[in-house]
Amino acid sequence: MTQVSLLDGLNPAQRQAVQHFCGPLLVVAGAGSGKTRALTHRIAYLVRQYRVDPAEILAVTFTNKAAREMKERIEQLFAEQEAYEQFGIPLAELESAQVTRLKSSVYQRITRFLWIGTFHSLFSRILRLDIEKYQDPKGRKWTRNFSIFDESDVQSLMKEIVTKQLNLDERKFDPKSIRYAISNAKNQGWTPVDLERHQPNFRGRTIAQVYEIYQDQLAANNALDFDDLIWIPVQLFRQNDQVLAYWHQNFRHILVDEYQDTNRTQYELIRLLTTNGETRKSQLNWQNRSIFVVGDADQSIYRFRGADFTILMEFQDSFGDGLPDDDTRTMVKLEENYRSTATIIRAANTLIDNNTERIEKVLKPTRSQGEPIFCYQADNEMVEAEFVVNAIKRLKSKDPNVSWGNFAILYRTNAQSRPFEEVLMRWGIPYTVVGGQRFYDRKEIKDVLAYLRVVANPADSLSLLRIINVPRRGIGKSTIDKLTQAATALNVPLWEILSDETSVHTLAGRSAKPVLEFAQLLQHWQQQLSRAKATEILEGLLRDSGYLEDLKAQGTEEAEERAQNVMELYNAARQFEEEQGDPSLEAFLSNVSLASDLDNLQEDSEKVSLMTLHSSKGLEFPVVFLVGMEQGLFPNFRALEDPAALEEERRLCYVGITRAKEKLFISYASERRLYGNREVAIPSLFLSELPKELIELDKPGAIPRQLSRGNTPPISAVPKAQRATRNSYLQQWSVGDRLQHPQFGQGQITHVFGNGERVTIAVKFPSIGQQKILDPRIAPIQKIN
DNA sequence: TTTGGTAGGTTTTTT
DNA sequence: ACCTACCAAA
Repeated sequence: MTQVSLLDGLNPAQRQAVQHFCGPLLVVAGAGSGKTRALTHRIAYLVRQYRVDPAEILAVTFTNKAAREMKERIEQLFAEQEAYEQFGIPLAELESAQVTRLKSSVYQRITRFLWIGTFHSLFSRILRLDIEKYQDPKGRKWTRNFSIFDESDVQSLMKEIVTKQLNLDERKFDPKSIRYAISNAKNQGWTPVDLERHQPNFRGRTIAQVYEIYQDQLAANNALDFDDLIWIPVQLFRQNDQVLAYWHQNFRHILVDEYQDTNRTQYELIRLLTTNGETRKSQLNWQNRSIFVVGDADQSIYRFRGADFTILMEFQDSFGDGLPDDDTRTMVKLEENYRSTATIIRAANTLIDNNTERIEKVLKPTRSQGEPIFCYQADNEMVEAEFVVNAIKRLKSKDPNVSWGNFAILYRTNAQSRPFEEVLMRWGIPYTVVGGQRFYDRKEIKDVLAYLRVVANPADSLSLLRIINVPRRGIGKSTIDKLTQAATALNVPLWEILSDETSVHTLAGRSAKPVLEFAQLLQHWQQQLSRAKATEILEGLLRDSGYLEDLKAQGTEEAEERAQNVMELYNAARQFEEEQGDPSLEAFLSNVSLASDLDNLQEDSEKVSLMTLHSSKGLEFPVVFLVGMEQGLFPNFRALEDPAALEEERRLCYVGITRAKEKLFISYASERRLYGNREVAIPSLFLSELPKELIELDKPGAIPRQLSRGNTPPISAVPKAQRATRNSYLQQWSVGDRLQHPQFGQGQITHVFGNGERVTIAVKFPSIGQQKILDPRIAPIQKIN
């Protein structure tokens, strides 16, 4: 009987990637070029052909959803192979009971052991095993039942530190921007000391100080933030050779998807694991070991959270042979696109060609021409929404095979979803909005999770304070204050005070009774922790705390909805228990903290999908509507005078276009509501960068040749003759020059990129404590002598 | 303690 | 236009 090969149906480049065994390999994979196929087939190939132990494979994906899909596809591949081996027929011809049995056997023997997940989920798993071996430079320690603080937890902690503890001026030291600076530091791999060194001024010192106190608070709560899940493993690996050596030995084959969106800290983590900390390239031993990364610099869209696609461009230097493209054996390019029509690919290629910082790569269409791209100019955002929904209805009624799930509406900002939702709702069309307010951000869900977190991690005082009087049990502010003050004075977690009967009696007086009852409730379930399943604990807490009862007693429609959400959380816990082997509360809590809205999206569902361009990465839809294509909205106004940011917006547009398989619609409004006022909108620069002959306009002249004046047009839209008169364009700029900017104040040039016409400069502005990349041709800057 | 009102911020994107 | 957080009044 013939055997299907894991290489069947792959093109030569894909085969090269799949057959790669040891050593480094960079796979430059354009949109829709079958990179997920390359990844999954390679993992299967490693196990089947090269006899690699599945437990020695670490594969990092960008979302939990991608991880889940990858696991499913690998399971499918193994099942297909084994169907031939065992029964001599294709998997599809087996009875469904046999298929189920085969797949579960594959799971038990193979896929169960693969380490596949996001950076955050994989390394939180590793921290649950090893964090007690870690101590930070200031002697802070955590235990394995640590909490993971979400963005709002962190935000309130930050505000507390800035306003209450340090008494800083909130206007000068906005907690949000400080939070951002600290997150950025962790993404760069900076300790507070490093941060101060990079920003040696008052602001830098202050932020470093907040950073230290913030870490104190996290440690006091036995909690970590998102960034710590990556940053702490790096520090642990650096300080403890044995721990590093253990994991280095364990993970002999490392694969990273979406490598263009890794940040410095993530890179360092991968580097440490791959090399065991060896920095001399000549000393690296690649025997039975590989690093395999897949990415596309043109789809790098997460710069704002520290992603740095130069890491991908430097892969050849970091791990590879560094030879030119034609000679290199450590790089392979997947350039054939199997997803979209030739028209869509040509549009995407033309657009992205306007970027300067790229790896040379052209998407080659394999499909036929297809239909032209349709561009619609609407009077305002409501008309735009009506156009989109009409088009969806028309296409659906024309072809009975088309389902609602074939359509996606993609926009730049979450706030843009509303008009589309209104119109879809009016017509009774089923839809899902991805992102926006997360399920787990709802108040009632956070309350219930706080109960669970305190049970798992009594030191989590933030969660404890959240629920101490929810539902109302007569523990007032003054009582809480007294208890907290005692805890602070003794430098112990609030729980230590609460769980000590004598202390409570002394401090709380008349309120002692409800406090003690509350403490007993938690204590009871803490004792069950190791024995009981997450669902049992959840059920018990909901009952004993009276939370659900209280909600139901309110009798309002809103409370009813909240109660339903709580039940939905319970269902999520049950589902988790069934799907994962681990029914423990800690496992469920980790999963919840790292879950995202996207993870629940069903691509084959009968619903129109609405989401941001960022969320759409990695997905594909037969019909895509790219809406709100207006200057200032997309590209976003914050990117208009920063060339590097503008290029990122263009990559985002490229991502959007390449989501479409069959048909692409683009639309914009000539007037749009913004913060409640009507504003006149100008068509996006990106519209003028698309090839005219591929676009069908709903009315002539819908795309103006030149953007109107008033708004600073990006440089490529400015006719050459005009450019010289604009600004200090002819001026020479060099490192060290000082300059003045109306918004950012005085600054000093730290880098000059490019030469001739295409020069950009990096300027450090001490007064805002940030570095900006500017285009001297358009930025309103003045040289200071 | 709870309610209600209003001022102020918000819209870039997210694991 | 909408939401949140904070403050004043009961």
